[in-house]
Amino acid sequence: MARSSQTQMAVLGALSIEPMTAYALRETIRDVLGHFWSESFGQIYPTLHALEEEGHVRRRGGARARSSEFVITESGTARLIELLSEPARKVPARDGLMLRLFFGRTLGPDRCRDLLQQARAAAEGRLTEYEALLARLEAEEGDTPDWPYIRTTLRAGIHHSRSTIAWADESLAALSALPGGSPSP
Amino acid sequence: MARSSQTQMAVLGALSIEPMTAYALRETIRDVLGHFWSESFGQIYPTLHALEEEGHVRRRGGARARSSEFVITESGTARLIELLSEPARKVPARDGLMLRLFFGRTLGPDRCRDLLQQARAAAEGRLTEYEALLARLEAEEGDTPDWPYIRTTLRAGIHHSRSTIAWADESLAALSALPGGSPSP
DNA sequence: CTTGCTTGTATCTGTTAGAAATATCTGGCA
DNA sequence: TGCCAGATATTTCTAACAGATACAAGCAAG
Repeated sequence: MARSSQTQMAVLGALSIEPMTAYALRETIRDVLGHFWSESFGQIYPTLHALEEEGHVRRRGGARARSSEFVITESGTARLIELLSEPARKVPARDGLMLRLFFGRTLGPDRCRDLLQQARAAAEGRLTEYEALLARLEAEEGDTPDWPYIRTTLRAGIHHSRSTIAWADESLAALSALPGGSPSP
Repeated sequence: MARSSQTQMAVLGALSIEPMTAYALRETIRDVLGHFWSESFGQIYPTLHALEEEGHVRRRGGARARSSEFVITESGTARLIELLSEPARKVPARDGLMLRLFFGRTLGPDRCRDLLQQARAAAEGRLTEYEALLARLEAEEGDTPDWPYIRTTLRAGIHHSRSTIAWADESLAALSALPGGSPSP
């Protein structure tokens, strides 16, 4: 049982915030959880149907025709807690940047420096984004019971971005000692 | 074309270090690239056959019966450079820890603190491992042309572990203010 | 000589990402 | 009114993938 329990967890979690349509679900997951979670949207509808059959969500006519909102049921909440309680399944690591750097001699120092620059810029972008979001949400939601937890996930993003920037700077400095040029034979 | 180019990249990369059997390939990928890359081993044989057909690797009789070593060819090296040069395909984020913390109110403060403790311990473990590895390899390979690049990937692991530890400590402190107990209704 | 471990090769099953295909709805405007 | 653009909503498909497993030697130790 518990087919694609990962998707179920995200779907039930999102519905625990508020009832919504499948479409809104997909937007919410992308926009709200997007920094640390991605969902295969092609799985959302099947998962929703499965959850409905198991009685974990209830469908109710939505505002518009052909749209139905999904509401989490009591058993759905129980299921969510159950899912959240099981140990996090570790996602297989596949860091393309690290792989490229590892074979950096083949790729050449110049390209490696480019990659590091890009990674640094991306981390910088994320950092300002997280900091802005943190400030905005602190003001808007600072006194809701969810806030301390949401804040924790944002702080993780901030810490990681900063460490990526520091690492990129350090590595750029280290690699600047190397002669530039094309891949060595 | 370019079926399973991610796997091809890792396979060709490993073979660029030295020729080896499919079995050794699988061990090497797990042991050497394991910190930032994982390969679906069921893909290695098909990928190897595809690469052989395309002329990117050459098979030659290995040390023992029923074993064949694979050697990367010139076109294989070119293909590797081509693959390394294309932009890193980003792996979909699926951080189970963050998802659980985000819905921390549902899970309850106690469990969240547990999760943070576990994450901290895991990061601590990785940190000492990386530091030991760095010291060992620095001594063994410190003067090979690959070392600066390999070192860079190890330093990334060290930076990230440290930032995870700092974040966990900060978050633990922040959540300690919250009342313990079971999930709120 | 047999038991169990390592090396080595190969395949199978179910899951998933990501995109594309397909409707349907809403409001604006001619 | 009829038509269009763009947002909303639902479904389906395919290649890639993870992870397990099956199988066959060889090899070491008891």
